[in-house]
Amino acid sequence: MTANSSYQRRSSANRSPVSGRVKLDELAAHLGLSKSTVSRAMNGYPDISESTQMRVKTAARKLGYRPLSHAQAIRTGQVRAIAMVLNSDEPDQHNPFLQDFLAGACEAASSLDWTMTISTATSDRDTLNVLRRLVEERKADGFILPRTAVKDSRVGLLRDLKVPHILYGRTGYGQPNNLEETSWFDIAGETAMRKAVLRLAGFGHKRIGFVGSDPKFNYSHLRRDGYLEGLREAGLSADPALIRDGARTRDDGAAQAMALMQLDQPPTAIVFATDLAALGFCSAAQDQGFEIGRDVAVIGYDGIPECRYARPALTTFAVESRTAGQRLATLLIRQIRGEDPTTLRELTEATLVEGGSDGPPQLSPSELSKKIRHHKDQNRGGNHR
Amino acid sequence: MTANSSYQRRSSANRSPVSGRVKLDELAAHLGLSKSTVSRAMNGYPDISESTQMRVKTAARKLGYRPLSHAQAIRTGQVRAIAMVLNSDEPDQHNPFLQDFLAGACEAASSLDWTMTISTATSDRDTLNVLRRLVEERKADGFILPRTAVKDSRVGLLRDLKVPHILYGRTGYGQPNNLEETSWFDIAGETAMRKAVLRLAGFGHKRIGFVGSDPKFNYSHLRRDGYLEGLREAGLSADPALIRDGARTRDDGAAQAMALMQLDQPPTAIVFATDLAALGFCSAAQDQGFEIGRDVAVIGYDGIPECRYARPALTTFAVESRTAGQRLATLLIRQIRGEDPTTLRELTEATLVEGGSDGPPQLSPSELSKKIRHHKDQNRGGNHR
DNA sequence: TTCGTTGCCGAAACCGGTTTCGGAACAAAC
DNA sequence: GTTTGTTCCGAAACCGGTTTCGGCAACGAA
Repeated sequence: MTANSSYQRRSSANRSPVSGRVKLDELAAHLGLSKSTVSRAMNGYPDISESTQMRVKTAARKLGYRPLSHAQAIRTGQVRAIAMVLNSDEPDQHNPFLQDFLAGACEAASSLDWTMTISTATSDRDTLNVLRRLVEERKADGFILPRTAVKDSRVGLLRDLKVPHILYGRTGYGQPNNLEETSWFDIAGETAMRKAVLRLAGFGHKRIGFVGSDPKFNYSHLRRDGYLEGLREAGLSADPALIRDGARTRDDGAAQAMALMQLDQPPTAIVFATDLAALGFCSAAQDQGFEIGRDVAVIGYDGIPECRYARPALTTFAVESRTAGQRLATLLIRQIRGEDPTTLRELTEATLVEGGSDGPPQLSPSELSKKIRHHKDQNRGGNHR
Repeated sequence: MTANSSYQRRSSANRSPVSGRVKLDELAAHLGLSKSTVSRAMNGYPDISESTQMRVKTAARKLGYRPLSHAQAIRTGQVRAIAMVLNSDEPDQHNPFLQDFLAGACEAASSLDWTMTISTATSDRDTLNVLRRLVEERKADGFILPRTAVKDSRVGLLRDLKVPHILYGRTGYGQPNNLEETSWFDIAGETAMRKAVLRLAGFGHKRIGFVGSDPKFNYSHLRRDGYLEGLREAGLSADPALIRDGARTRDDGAAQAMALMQLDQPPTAIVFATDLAALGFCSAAQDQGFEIGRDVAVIGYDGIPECRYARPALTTFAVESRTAGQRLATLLIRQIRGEDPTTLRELTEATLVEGGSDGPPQLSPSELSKKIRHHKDQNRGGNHR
């Protein structure tokens, strides 16, 4: 009464079985060869003569024969699909990238006749469950792991399950042995941060602040290191008071950077680990009467579309998400096909996009501090609450 | 020499075949039943006794048995997957929605044990090819078609192929017979536009402009109709000079709306079919010295995140993309399972999000026009070219 | 007692591919 | 003229499920 409901549904789903698809049988019959010979020819087995292989492949192309990947999968165990699990409870971080990223990944997958499947999870814990389920049900032969954490439990899980995977971003900051077996693709945020500092130092800035991102993510540490390295190369000393961390949203960015501006010796320039934080600061600072690019120089990182539409436009280092998706899918498929994971690593660089948010300092830190104090006295009547 | 490269690769891909997965055979052996009985019990066939069904299902749950969908697919022809083809050459339109939308769709699919696969195409024409290929290779049992056009060739293709599909948005504006057979989910943008006009009329606005979107898309016409209906209900006459079309980007929006502002009798409020166009206008207008919300009231549609961060925040009608994805996936799966497509239709509404971009008019159209002319004379020295 | 029914289940075919195994044909070596 | 070894292909098993078909028991009616 209740249990056979699925049967009832199924019975009514009678859809056209009259597909014009060419099957392996038919291709074989057309060629006067056996099914097995044609199959091995299509897959390039060396015990089929060169000439026969050619004949089969051209006939297949002409008749439009394409094997059903799920029919192959039942024997080979491979479904020719890669998957990615998105964490849907994240704040709007990699949001704008997603479309481009997927476009790149799909493009690469399709061109090799693979499929891209996606899933979502509601938490880090749930992500592991979803991954386990996808592996269990053989829904994918490998996984792209976005947004790598310093200590990333997804890596351990998939390593134990012996399932191919590739990281978008490095992991294991501090314990490099962790990274030994995995393959990854990343963009050298640390280099960008270094260049940002050198650019600002070149403008004449002496006190340059840094607002980092969530230390849970690996890139956060790398970008801070890049900032420090930039200071060193510029011959500037690193002042711990100028370094703030954990800005994962716009509001965080505004709060952290505004705190820097309250210092006795405020920075005349601030480098942000993410555009979102930088934009948050720009809005808040403008509300307080700061002129971005003159009173304080700002450089971001990511290259989200809003940078171009902010005023002044945000100087940032743009990441090519499409390329990232394309490379990650390509490397992952190569790994699934048997290449050594440790050789499948790539590091590229972000490209500077100049906006109006940075430039030479107009005021010294002391003058800036005085201006800030002046503003503060003016703006607050007596709203202490 | 060249042809057997794929074989070489394959030979090195020897991965763990020692999966702990429980197979149908094993479940049957464990129960002392035959493979076929267990299979039919799992699928709720009525020729298996109620008690046996229960016994099989609880044992399956306990042993963690889950059928391989691709093994089922080879016989049933259904892969338990739905797909969506994104057009990657679109401007940054539905960008911010994608993450939420996918989260909703994946959530619905996963909960029914289905998979969501995505592909991208580089043009409308390419989209058709990709769809054809996915159908041909049975990569999905049905499709979600986003961003419906007035005349949408995807619908015709899938109808002819007899492949289930559901539209995100209606289609066939003007020839309603087109819609007869398809199922869809949509958000009533026309209602939102109508409410926007009534809201502005309630503030006291008499001249309300409209900047529409690309007429290629169906929603564009519906939203314009909603605007007109709103005017009618408010007892205002529609002035064709106040209606502009085809704004698909920020810059378009700015250009179209600024053109309205140059009229002898400019509008004191403008309704935009998309947030992007509205935001473009806000920036441009502010550059020209307009005060958004006072000199001119602005209302958008979509509810993209940037609305909240613009200043003033944009009053807009927000679309719940997550729900949209969730409903679309659910309805599509129900259709694949045999329900009548024409009964699978849903229309929901966008919700008003109040910002500071609208309010009562401060100036009459004539006064506004004078102010504009004044600004123009001031700003332009003699840059005619 | 015999003859349909009916309820429930097992044997075997089947889906569309892949892979194993063995054998025919032919050339080279003895 | 055998023997040995290659080269190339076909027959059949196989992957993990689904579905068809028929058989056996139990039961009611003739």
